[in-house]
Amino acid sequence: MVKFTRPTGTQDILPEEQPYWDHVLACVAAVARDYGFARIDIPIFETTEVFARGVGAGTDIVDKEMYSFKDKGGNDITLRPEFTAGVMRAYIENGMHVLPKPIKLYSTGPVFRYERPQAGRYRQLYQFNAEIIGEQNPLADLEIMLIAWDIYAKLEFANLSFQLNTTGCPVCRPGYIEHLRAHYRTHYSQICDDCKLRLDKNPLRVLDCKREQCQPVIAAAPKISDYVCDDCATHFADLRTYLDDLGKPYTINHRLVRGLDYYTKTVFEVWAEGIGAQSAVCGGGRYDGLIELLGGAPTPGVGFAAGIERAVLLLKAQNIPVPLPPSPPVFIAYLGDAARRHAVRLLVHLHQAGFGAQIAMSGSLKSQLRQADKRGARLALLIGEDEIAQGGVTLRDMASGEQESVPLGNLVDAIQQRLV
RNA sequence: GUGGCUGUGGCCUAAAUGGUUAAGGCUCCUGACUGUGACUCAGGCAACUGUGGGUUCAAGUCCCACCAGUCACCCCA
Repeated sequence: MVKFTRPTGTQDILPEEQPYWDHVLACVAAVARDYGFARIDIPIFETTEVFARGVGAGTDIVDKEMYSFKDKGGNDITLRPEFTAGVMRAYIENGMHVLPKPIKLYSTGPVFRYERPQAGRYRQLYQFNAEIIGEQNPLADLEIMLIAWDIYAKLEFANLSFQLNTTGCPVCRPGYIEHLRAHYRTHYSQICDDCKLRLDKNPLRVLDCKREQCQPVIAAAPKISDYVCDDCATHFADLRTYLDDLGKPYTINHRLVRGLDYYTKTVFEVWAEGIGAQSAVCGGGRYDGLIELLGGAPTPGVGFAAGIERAVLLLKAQNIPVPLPPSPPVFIAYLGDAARRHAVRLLVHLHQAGFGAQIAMSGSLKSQLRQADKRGARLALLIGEDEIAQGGVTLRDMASGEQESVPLGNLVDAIQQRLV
């Protein structure tokens, strides 16, 4: 027999892991609700072109990390590598521009990227994502940053910090890139081979090269914030003023750039300690050109995405307790075939009365009670010949071991009392 | 895609310089005078030692390849 294994970079989220996931998703939903974000769910796959145009040809995600294929109808399909492009497609397609602006949306679910897996990084990964569409005021940037922050605060993460930068816009970015290239050309012999390629393909990325030899060149490189146009500079200044007013700590990181083409003006990350090489737990920014690029009316937008695996990893690393789901409090055990039939009727009866209840499937009374214990039942109901003859059940308190006979008519009340 | 490290039952771990039927713990199941859990005790299920080659009289132990995991790079959440 062949042994089947999960594909590389995927994971089974086992029952014992679920409380962590539930906790993260519950916090996301709660904070999103408090900020007035409505949930939107979009397909897990889209026409490839949505991502090719939206995320941008030339980005690593599009060029080498997408799960793309032709379906049986010959359509070019891609498993979503991120949320934003698909959400904007949905915004346009469903005429959501008629909704009162700004439009605030959030999503959670799996996305897919063909990468080499490592800690907190998978090929099928889960993200939560929030977007504000139709507002160019930096207040929208602020609110996106705040909702991201508050989710992690609600999760009780320690050592959080904002990293902030501006990447300019189509008006001013090309000019900056020329200055950057000019700087690098004068130091061409000092930089690594990767950066030589990046300079050509995705020049902003040279700024976050981690190689030792490139650090002096990066340190001396022109800063984009010195080259942005008045519009971008004002936007950036206003955002910083908001953050200052709130006393929110942030670090201007001139080397912070994003790997996706659609970002304009604001880019930010939330950092946290404790998950190895990936210090960023969340990243996002403004994408004022994206909706137009995808065929909609020119509309500004700003958003962020965060990996749930990393959040779960951090919950564990910081030993943060998560709520455990309660197990059904009642367990029904029985002795003999006749009693089994009574037990089944009782099970249905208790479910209808709104109690969580489980029934033994087989085994001696001894092993049935063992099951009750293992499953965390607080009360066991015992049914045998004696109970049938008396028209009742024996109710056993698992913690104290006390037992009493209860007539069927009083059972619901008796259970109710015991569970208070 | 690149490099380092690792790979023994579901989980954790043991098998001296290569040498008899791969050992123990946890979990799970069963039982301890037969209608009763948790503790204890006894027993049981379960591994062709990641896969495939090679060296050797003999390999879980050595060599090679592949696969997987992990750490870092790349990239990103």
